[in-house]
Amino acid sequence: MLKGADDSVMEQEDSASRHGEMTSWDINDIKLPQHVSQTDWFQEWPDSYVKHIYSSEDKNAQRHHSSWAMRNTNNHNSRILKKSCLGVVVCGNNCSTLDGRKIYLRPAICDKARQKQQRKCCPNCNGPLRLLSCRGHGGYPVTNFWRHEGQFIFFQCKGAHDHPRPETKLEAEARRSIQKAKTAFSSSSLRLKRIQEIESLTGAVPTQEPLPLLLSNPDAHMPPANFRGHLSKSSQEPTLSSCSGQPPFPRGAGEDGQCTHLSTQHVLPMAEGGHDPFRYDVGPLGDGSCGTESPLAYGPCVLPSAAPQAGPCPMARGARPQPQLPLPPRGREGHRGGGGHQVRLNYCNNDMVFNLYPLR
DNA sequence: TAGTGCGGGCGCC
DNA sequence: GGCGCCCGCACTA
Repeated sequence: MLKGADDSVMEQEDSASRHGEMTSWDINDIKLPQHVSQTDWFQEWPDSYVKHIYSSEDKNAQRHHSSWAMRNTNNHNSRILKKSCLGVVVCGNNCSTLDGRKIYLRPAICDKARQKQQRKCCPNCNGPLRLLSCRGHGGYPVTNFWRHEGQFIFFQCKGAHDHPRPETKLEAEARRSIQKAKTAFSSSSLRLKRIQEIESLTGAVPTQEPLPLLLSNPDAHMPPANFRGHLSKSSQEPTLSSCSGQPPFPRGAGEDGQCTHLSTQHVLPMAEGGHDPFRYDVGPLGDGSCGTESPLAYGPCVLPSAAPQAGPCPMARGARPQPQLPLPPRGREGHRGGGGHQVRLNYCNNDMVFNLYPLR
């Protein structure tokens, strides 16, 4: 995570003092380190009690980004921005896809949007969704702190996430876009069917209800070709699920995202039976979403294998030119990943961006 | 419509 | 006082 132009000798000489300068501070300190020889690469999935010092030029740091679903928390300190983790949205049926992947959706940050989200159904089995609250900080959500000081942005994480990683923001946006497109397609199909029925009964074509443009432009309601090309399964059909104790629902009834399961509940992660909250390697979204499933249910990144650290990180782009191959070890804390993972992350990033930008 | 940041206010310890 | 949390508001994309 460290970056800089220091040579190895300098690094050895400075390592002790640098370690001190990088870790001996607390976000609440009156005075933070003024002389930072090296800043950190932006960390997409900060976890545990880590600290980072980013450059004030880092766009991701400027925006206080995180792939965890973090909401703003008022700490009554305008100098320190505090955010708390919202956890992850899981399927109430604890459903799995055919290849054993779990549903880990990204909680909406906005309260109203989150309430609305919880009334919706599992994109995989149409079952109810449950918000798995984060309790990784003494029973409270993990908190992230951001503080801008001069040319540096100090970041501190307090608590270790005790739940799977949700899909990234970009993945969530992509999934919503595709869901929206699919809904539009379905409604258009219903309208066309109605029109055809009326026509067959009356012999007349209703003029008050013109055919939507979507019908004349098949691509308008379909994901971009390159998007589809990266998905092994059709985006027009839901992925077969293997819900525990409940067969997969047909998607027709819940097409608009609403379902009959309104009793969305908060559950403690450790009380969640049936799946390991730390199964990052199997989570369709928490694992970096490098699956091959329907984009309705999962993120669009399709790398065959993703390390836990390797979530699609659009944020990592743009902040500064990033080395591709090989990537030097960046992790001072060394949490969950190293350079190799970062390499795949970058490939994933590129893939994500190429796949997702056409949606916008 | 949703994400983000800010700030008031409340309750708990 | 510190902390967590809720709420509303404004701004932005």
